[in-house]
Amino acid sequence: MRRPATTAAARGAVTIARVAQRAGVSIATVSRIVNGVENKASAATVARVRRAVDELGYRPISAARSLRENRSRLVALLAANLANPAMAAIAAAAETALREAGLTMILCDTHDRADLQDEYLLQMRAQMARATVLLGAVDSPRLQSMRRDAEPLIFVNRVCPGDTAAAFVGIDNRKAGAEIADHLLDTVGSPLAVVHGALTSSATAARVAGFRERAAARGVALGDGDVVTAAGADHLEIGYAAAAALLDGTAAGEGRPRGVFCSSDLIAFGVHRRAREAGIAVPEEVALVGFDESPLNAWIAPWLSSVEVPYAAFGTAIVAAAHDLMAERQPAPRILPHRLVVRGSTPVAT
Amino acid sequence: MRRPATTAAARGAVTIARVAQRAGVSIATVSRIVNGVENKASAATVARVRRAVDELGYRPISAARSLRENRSRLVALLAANLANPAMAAIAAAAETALREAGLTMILCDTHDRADLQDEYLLQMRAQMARATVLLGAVDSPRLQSMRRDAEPLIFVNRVCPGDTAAAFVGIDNRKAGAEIADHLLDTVGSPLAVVHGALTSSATAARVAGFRERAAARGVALGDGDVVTAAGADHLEIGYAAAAALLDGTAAGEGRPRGVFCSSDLIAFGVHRRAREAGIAVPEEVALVGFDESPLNAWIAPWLSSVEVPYAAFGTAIVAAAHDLMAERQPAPRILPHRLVVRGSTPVAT
DNA sequence: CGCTCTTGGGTAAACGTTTTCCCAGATGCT
DNA sequence: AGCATCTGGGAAAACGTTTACCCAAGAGCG
Repeated sequence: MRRPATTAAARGAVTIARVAQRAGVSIATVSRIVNGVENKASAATVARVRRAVDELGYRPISAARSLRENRSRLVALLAANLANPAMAAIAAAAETALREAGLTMILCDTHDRADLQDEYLLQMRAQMARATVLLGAVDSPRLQSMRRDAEPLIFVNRVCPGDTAAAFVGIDNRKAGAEIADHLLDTVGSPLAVVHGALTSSATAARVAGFRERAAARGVALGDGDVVTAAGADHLEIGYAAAAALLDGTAAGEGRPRGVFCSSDLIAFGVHRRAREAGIAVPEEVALVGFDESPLNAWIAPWLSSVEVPYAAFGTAIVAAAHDLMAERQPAPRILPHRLVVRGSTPVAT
Repeated sequence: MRRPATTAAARGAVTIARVAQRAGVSIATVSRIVNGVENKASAATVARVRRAVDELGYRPISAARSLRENRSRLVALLAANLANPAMAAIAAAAETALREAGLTMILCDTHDRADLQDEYLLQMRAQMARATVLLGAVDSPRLQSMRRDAEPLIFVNRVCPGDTAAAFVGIDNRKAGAEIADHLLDTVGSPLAVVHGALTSSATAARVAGFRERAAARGVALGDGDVVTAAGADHLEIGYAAAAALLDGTAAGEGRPRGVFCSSDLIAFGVHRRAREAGIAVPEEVALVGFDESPLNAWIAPWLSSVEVPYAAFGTAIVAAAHDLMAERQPAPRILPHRLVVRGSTPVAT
């Protein structure tokens, strides 16, 4: 074959050759000007070429560019679960920041599955992605092999399994957990309990660990029966199911927790429903603290305290990490500030 | 220059040439086998090549492929507002369905701005995207020009401004509005009111129109004071602000609506907060109906009825529409079924 | 005036595919 | 046996860029 069924020029697409012809220069000159190479063209030529570019509406075909440069301007975002509003918020922030940096985002949902994550990682290599952002990474064979090959990977929220030197963007989850323990002990006292999601997430594990450590340090040790979870991927369901062990058939004063730390707002919503159905008043009888500070909380969950994570700032942090990686710099971990938002608190119980 | 600073082969990337060499055939044969061309290779050759592909972990570089074929396997999703959970849900569903069809999704947030949408449309042409999905399109110059050029565009939720022949995926919003009117009239009676978002969204406009038409047909005409909105992009704020005109300083029986249709769940959340602050019981004194049936409703908004939209089904519908377009078939509008989810309803007021 | 630098810009190779020809050998038919 | 047809597979062009070279003309300098 000499040419594809329908060539770009035939389809009306503008190529660099057309621009060069119209401006009366070679394609090399057009390319240099479009890419901002200095000192290779007179002011007059630059003006002429720019005019031709504008008139024709020329944009370099990215496939050709990628092929030549051996890397694309694509950045992949592999999210563990897009149904989670917090992840969606990070994805949105990342998209905006990447766009401003001249990069384009590919979005994938790994559903927290190792096989899907590997499939995506493979595909991103074929896309010659500049960097791959793992928003909630799960351990997988290819992940490890890509780390060994020093491929540009950025870990968000969860650290890289078994490799703390990898680029990371997130918050200090352990510290946040400790602060929640302090808050609950200062306001409602003990006993305390925890409802959490899968501990394969390093973020969740660190939150829970920080909480337990601080509580223990203040004399409130949490037994295994006080730290509960449930199977499943849906945090709402997990909260609802796991809360049964904590709330059902208990009465105030005899074992029922005064404060419950939920490792996400969605889990807190599930716990809340269980409490409502059991006739337990929130926050009067049981105080709840969530995580992520969903924008909805102020509107429909005035009983829920939560840790605000600066998701909007994740976008720029991710881009900064990507730049580190692209410049072969050792990327510093980027720990962003969080803040406990207290809502519907009741007087201190002494 | 003879070659880029770092070539793919040098970087360890596997090219078709390496596979061909290992299998002892030409690159043409490898290409044909990888692409499933029949009757051009003996069974033995096919097996040998497949083995080489597996051993080397070969994946065709998509940039090279796109360049040659003059179109990429990328599909762009231009969402009006990713902060909206409903849009995020559609994006997630689209990603899954596209992936299964061998396509990769680029996600962009237009923030409902015409200039950003145009910028993205331009960029997608440079990406040689197979199709561009507009999830909440806004009118813009380039959108019109691309429609004229018969570029593959798919409109989701909102129809194409000024062009009903364009490919569409969504629900029958007018009918849904009518059904909501029926439901409210059947359960709580009149007076009724509406709180809605920007009417530039054809979906919102159709919902409101359907509601008013049906209400009027049943003898309950809504005046302009009964159909309110507020400025801003955040539906929560809109609901809260607009509800003031409806609820503040009114008493039951004298003008205060018995039922309010909110054009989205988020708006309903805002209205609910206003009602709570005004000491009005929901749903006892005022019944609320939202739209989108957020998964959270069952958990934290047991007072809210809502229209369930089959977002998960949007993914496959979008892919089907894309196939129509790619085959140059006239795409049929794909109207998906919706369902009113009734929650916390009170006895009929006669 | 002869020499070296700079400035401005053109030529052409290479990136990794896909696919059109082209061709050698085997097979089928008269 | 002679011819046409089929089968399996290779050579090479083309997709649209970027950029290493090359080169001509002027500038600066002794």
